Amino acid sequence: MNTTLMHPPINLPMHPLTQPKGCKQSHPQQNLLLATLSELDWQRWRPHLEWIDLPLGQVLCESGTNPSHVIFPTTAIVSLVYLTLNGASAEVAVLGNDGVVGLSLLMGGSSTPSQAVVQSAGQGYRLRAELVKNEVTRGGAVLHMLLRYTQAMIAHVAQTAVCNRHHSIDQQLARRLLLALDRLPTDELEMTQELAANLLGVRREGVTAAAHKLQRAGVIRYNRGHIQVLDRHRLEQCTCECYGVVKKEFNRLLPMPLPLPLAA
Amino acid sequence: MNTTLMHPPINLPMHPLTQPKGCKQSHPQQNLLLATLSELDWQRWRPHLEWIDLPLGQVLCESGTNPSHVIFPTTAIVSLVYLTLNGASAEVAVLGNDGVVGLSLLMGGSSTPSQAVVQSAGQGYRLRAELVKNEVTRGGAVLHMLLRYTQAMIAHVAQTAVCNRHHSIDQQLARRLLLALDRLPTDELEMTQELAANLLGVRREGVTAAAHKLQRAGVIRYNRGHIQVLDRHRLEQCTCECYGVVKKEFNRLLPMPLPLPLAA
DNA sequence: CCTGCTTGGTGCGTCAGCGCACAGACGCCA
DNA sequence: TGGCGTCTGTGCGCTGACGCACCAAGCAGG
Repeated sequence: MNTTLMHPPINLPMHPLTQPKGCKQSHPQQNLLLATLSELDWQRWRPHLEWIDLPLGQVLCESGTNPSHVIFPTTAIVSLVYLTLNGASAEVAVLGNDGVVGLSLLMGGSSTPSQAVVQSAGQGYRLRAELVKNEVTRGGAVLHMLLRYTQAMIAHVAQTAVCNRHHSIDQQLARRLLLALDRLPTDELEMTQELAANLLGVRREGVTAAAHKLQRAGVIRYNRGHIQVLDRHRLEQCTCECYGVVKKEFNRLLPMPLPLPLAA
Repeated sequence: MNTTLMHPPINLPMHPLTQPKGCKQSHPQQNLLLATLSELDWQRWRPHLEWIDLPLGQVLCESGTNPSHVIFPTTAIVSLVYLTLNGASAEVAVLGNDGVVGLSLLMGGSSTPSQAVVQSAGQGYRLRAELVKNEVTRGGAVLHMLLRYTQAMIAHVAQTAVCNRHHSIDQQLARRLLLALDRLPTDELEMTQELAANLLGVRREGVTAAAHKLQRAGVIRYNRGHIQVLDRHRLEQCTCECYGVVKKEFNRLLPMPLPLPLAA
């Protein structure tokens, strides 16, 4: 069980910090939280942000250990996963360029019982733990932004709990696809049915059946780990309200900063 | 469905503020969060804390509305509940004298999609919203305490999500009983099977069956909404790891303040 | 005492999801 | 071009939970 959840468990690599073009003088709209920083805060943070690669399967934060950095993904997608004693797993939240990995640092509790795993390769910025902690004691706009994000996160996790209780695999798969889609620039994503099953905490065959329905309905097309969403609108009709509730909550708490260059 | 979840939906009553004995000059050990306050912080808060009754079924915080206060329960138990479109419900967290209702105020997001309902009548302190918000900008020890609590809360909600996915009604009922028990001074609690079913988000008959097993095993005795736990140790063996994981996380993040007068 | 409400017990049939086993299908690489 | 590993399809039987219907036991109030 749960064999494909974490691919090669590489540890945090000290990548050469390739500065992305946008990082030199402008706001990194690539991450929506960073994009909400005021010019002042941004200037303060900029020298400390490291641009890193987030390869598929990398474990950013092992359950029970102290992460040394927080990470603001830009193009990567990260899952927060809980493992059970008998080897089963369940994803409790998904985040991408609208979030940050390592909230526990902000909270002061260091470790968490969850595991953060990269589910879609990409890049992001990282920031040393101490700097984030300082930000908390400053008590300024950055703290408030992070707190609002935290609240959105709580809503996300709570809605996942409800969804796990009440909704069908079909609905949950649709929801999970949308969550990924919202954090990617394209309408295509890489995810085997087995991986989806581990994230949803259900059988692979269950996902096969659900995916088959979506494909026959012309909503998606998939092929050996590659999924293309053909009709996003209908995909939204296939899912439960959980998707919309969480999305609305994120928009409410973290309104988009002005015109945003990335497709939303 | 879900008819017994909220009893008479009374709105926040302006109770005469009966000061409890302990509130005059000593720390209110009745709420563990308040008990962690330094003497200085406590003196600052004391004049603003109102002692209120929390009757069974009271809705402290309606989904989507702005609560005017945060509430630190002492003897009451409060559920955070999500409702679904088709009328089903699911409890995502339980809190009592180890917690606070209205974290969303702290977070700055005002409303939340959840509903806070009193599940076991009792008392608590309440504090006006503005005062809590000020506390955030102060950035002191109080903020740090509330943040650590927030992290524990996230772990609790996340574990509920996992539990909803993977564990049986039997295990979940046992877990729910323990969560209540930990927040009560006695080994008895008032909860009909129908209410338990609504909280767990399952059928009443399912709870009947699970409760029956526990009773036959001599772990509990119940009678028309009254449950007595006879063998707490065995009850813990009947539940899943979720109970222990969350409890450990709470203890880690919010260590007990010195010798505590209430039985833990 | 009788009535009526709440709470809990039980017995169906149904169904979603599980566990297992195995077969086809695609793609990569030698 | 053939082979092998990964990914997907499918067919069982099984079980936990659901939905419904109805009954029985306790308790409250007139």
